Amino acid sequence: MSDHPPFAVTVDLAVFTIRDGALAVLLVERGADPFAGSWALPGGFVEPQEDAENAAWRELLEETGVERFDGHLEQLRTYSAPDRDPRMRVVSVAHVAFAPDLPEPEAGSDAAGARWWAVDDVLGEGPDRPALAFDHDEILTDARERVRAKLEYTTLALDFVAEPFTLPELRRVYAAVWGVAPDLGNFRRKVLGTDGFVVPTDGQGGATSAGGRPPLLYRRGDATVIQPPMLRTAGD
Amino acid sequence: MSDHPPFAVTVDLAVFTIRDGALAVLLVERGADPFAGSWALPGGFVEPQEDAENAAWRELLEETGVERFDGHLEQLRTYSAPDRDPRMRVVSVAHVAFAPDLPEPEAGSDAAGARWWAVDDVLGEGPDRPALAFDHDEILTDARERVRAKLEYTTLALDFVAEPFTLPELRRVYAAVWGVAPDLGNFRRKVLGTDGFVVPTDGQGGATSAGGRPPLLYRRGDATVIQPPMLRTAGD
DNA sequence: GTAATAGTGTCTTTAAGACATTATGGA
DNA sequence: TCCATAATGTCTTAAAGACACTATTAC
Repeated sequence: MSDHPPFAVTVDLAVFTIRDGALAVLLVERGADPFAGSWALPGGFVEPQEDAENAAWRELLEETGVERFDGHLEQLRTYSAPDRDPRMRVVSVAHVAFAPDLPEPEAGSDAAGARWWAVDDVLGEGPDRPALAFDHDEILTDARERVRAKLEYTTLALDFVAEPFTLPELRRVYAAVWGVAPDLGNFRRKVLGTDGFVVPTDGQGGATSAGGRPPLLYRRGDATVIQPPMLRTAGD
Repeated sequence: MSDHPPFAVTVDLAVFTIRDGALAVLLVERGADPFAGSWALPGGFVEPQEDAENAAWRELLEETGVERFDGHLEQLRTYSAPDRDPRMRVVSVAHVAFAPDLPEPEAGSDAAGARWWAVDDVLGEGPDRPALAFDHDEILTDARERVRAKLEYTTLALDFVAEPFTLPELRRVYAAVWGVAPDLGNFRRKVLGTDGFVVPTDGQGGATSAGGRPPLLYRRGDATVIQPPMLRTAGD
């Protein structure tokens, strides 16, 4: 067996939620070089006795104060370009996480700041677009595509809403992630017709604050996949 | 920023092809400890100046004599359990590759042997089942699921056949990977009806060696995705 | 009442499932 | 001729697309 050059191994996280009707991602402002002052995905070095997923949960807490939450965290992919970190050879195992309405983050030890950004503002062409550190632009692009795709064939949208929730709320998750709302009637038919997607509760939803019929409340069902998938086509 | 404990980073490969009508994977027999004598996925350490994908291609050549081929290679996921290698802390970036009818492999420097195995014999419960080294059982299970899933919504099956090919050949790819052949008529309707999946050629196919109408020949089209997907349901 | 939002119903179109039937070769 | 395999056609059913319509609240 050949020799084995030493690497540093890190995790990076794209943590998503829905804020103001748009898909939002948690970014930290780097306090130290390289890329001091730039915004970056939260992350850090994997410790000797933990695997990548546990490192991701730990770094999320340390860097942003976000506790382990109800939502879902999964591995995205690993980024290993030799020059992706100017200091040394670093391989990063990127993760994605999804959660409803997390508390405002607080900057951790290594970060000058931490806050939610609308993903379209980060990846778009606007003047406020922050320059992301390292290859985090690529990671975030891949992460967004993962979320968009998984809404189609899994019940992942449930991880973006707090229980109990209404179907209009759930539909707004799809609208935010896909950029277009699925047709109202077809959406309801699909969600209610997919066994185990949602289960009805007795109560009626909170006032809509703008008039209109109050929506019914639901909780998540056991299903994790949607078969056949809900396709990303269009609506209103 | 905290300190950064040193890791070794490796790649492992699940290289698939179709042999004798079954999905087959390339394994090497380990010549050195740990797990000397066990079978394992080919792989090895990533070098300082290469990324994981290039390391995968290089290790494939070094360990099995398989040259860079026409097929497709992509990252699967990263395995990082702290105790997955008894020698030291090793993080492995696993990959999957697909190819038509590769030459018989030859053992490389670190391997006592290399050959194709039917995946069902490796992951099944038979008496000839080899004990795989490290966590390669888990990796191979994940890799097989990736292949099965990607046949549904991509034109990946094309990477398992050499051009020109016949539709019965292509159908046998699905049969081998899924364990059940899709219905003949419906399969043809789907393949020929999906724009850019295959393009007809003028010629007729090689003799089937058992009598019967000779099949027509096709080449791959430009399409990479199948929309809507071809579902894994059943046939004969 | 009107505006706003939630919920239901229905017609059309697409595409898959499940076959039956025809075509073309070899022994 | 018969057998084997390839290719095509047809009927039924599932499910999505595109709407129109009704229900319930605030004002």
